[in-house]
Amino acid sequence: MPRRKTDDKHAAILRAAIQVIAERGLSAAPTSAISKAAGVAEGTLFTYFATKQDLANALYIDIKLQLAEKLFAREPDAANARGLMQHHWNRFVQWGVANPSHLRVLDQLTASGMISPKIAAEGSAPFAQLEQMVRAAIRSGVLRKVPFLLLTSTFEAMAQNTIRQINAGIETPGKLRRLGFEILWRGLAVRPDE
Amino acid sequence: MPRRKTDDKHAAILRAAIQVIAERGLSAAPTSAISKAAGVAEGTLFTYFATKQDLANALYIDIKLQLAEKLFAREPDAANARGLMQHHWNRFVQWGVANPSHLRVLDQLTASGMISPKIAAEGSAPFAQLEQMVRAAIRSGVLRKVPFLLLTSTFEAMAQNTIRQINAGIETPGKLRRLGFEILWRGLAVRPDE
Amino acid sequence: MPRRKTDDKHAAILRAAIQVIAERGLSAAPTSAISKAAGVAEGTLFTYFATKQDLANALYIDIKLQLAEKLFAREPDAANARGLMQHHWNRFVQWGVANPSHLRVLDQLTASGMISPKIAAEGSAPFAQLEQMVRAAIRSGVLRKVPFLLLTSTFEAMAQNTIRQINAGIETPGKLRRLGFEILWRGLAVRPDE
Amino acid sequence: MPRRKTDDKHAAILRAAIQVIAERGLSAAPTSAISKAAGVAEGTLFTYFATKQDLANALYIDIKLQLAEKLFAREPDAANARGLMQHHWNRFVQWGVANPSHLRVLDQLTASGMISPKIAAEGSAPFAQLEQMVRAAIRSGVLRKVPFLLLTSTFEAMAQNTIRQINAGIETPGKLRRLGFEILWRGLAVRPDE
DNA sequence: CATGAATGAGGGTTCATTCAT
DNA sequence: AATGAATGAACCCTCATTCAT
Repeated sequence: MPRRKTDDKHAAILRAAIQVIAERGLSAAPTSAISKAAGVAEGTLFTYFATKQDLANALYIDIKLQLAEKLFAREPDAANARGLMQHHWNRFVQWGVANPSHLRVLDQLTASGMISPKIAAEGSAPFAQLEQMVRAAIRSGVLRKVPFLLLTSTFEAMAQNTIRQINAGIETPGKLRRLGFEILWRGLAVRPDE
Repeated sequence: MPRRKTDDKHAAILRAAIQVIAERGLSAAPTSAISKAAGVAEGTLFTYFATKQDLANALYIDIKLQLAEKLFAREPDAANARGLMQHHWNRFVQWGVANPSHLRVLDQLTASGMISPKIAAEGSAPFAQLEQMVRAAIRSGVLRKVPFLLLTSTFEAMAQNTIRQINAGIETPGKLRRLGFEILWRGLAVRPDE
Repeated sequence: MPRRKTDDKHAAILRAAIQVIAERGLSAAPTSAISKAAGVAEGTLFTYFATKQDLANALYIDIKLQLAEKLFAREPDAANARGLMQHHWNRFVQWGVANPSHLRVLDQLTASGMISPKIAAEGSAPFAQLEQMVRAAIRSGVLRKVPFLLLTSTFEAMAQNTIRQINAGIETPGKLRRLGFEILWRGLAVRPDE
Repeated sequence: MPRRKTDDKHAAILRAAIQVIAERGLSAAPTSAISKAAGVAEGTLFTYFATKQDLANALYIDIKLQLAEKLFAREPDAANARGLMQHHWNRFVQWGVANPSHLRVLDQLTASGMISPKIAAEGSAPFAQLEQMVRAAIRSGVLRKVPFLLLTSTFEAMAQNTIRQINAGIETPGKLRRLGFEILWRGLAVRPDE
């Protein structure tokens, strides 16, 4: 599908939405403010997103995609499970620290109840390869036999928490990132010390 | 002597607020709906809470207090650190599972940006004794030497995640609760297996 | 009619009303603010004045009465018409300058449309002796033969304007008061220079 | 090209505001009633006037401008100071009698305290040429040497009073208009009879 | 398609008045 | 009589959405 010239506006609106929502909160982010920040007329927003809901959903997917892109941008050096996991952990945390707005908006959207389960599932799709990796690690006995969803959600919850602590500035980013992963790995690996 | 302000109505409004906000989301929860659910006139809400913000803040404190009460209701049997921590972990998770609305509202409030740091701090106060316990465990070498705030926030993040997974119904509540704690403890304890 | 103890509150409310209305404007002066300023409970106000309207009317009458009292407090020295008129002019202007709140409230009440013609008439009653004086002066050929109401309203309009100019501080109070009267007298007297 | 803001609607809202405020009083004139009277949706009023205050200010300026227009519409026949002054007096009074609503609204606005000094000054600007005329007459010795502001405010106060008396119907409009001016001229002129 | 004025339902809050105590 | 909590109608203003240009 070829990109049209107007995809510029589509993207501009999404970008503006992130900025405005991060600054003011989802419910205090009128579509008028978003369109203005995007350099677009108020009505134009609605030719790209029929509804504020639709915009919210698109934004959710968009941010998740951006995260996935960063996560899988480079091939990891390491071949063993721990190295792989740490690689993605680092990417995740680095992305979150570099894009606090995105994470904040993701929080807002998740908490808002505007994101339907269907959209939420769609947002998880790009992480399929990460899931494969985890499943393989469980099968091969490197990770503990824990319900799959508990495991992945723990990864995400701890990564997000680590990012929050880094942004709160309680310690060096690098140290927190390393410590966070250590906690996670010790919690999940069968033989953490190997 | 006039009609006196009753704890009755104060509590009824808070209860109604939790219900309505949990159902519809904070920003989609008009004060009119809250007062109606509380069985109170629209204006009455504002004799108890001058502002929707004030209501939000009060709600935040209230829920935190309820949680703290459950957490510290009974003296834990165990004397060792692991037992103590598990005791409180269990209480936390049980409370979250029993009161999904409360947790959802807490999320909403936290994400909304309506909660000032001052109120947030006030909401943490009742957990002081938990903090003491954690600090002692670190000092005595039972828990790993990890920045205090990273540790406590990890506890909270993992507990909340565990509650979410239980509510999603992916596994038996008891099993998830036990597994969740195991992951946490392995991650944080110096010698997890003892 | 003997004054009751409760007349204290009646008067306190009127006094408070003047203060609050002068400060904030009639429509921005809630009865709650007035009762508070009067040191009285909100409901109490309504045992003395059944309605905000009633309070407004009572206030109108009250201020007019206060003005009349000042106007006729002392017997004028002068015996001729000019001296008499000037005496009352001076009293009027001095009262207005000393009580800017009262005049401002009178303006507000008059402009508000809350004052019925009946009440307005009642407010004019205390000035009957002034009217007699004016009628006599017309009959005796000292004042020009001008419709009575035009004459008295001119007196009032010019006095109020003079007060306003004094309060605006464009010139010495004494000078403005004298000049104002001179303009009035020259305008109304048959032989101004005698 | 979108719908453009029309002078049409702008004017319609101002006209409606005058009508509604004159009838019910400023504070009892809801914006909803004004927009309805203007044949416009409630929200539309706020695309033309961001605030009720702004509407009030605009209304003040608008009425003052209308008055100024009438005042200076035709060149006066007379060349001498008295003729000039009488010409403008007549115009003022005629306008006031023909537009009782406008005057009433002006009163309301002035008394309301919503009109900032800045706006008040702006409303006086169109009368600059009248001021020039008065200053010239003072310099040339036709009008008495009286503080300028006292003089102009007296003109206005007496004109408004005359209008009120005419509207009260105590005498023929023409007669009151002539008498009013006579009183004013005698009061202000150095040699009234020439 | 793009624009931004127009729309009107809805929201938080105020306030005169009532009424239980 | 005094109190002040309770009431609910109104009010000003916002904002997602529509539509004429």
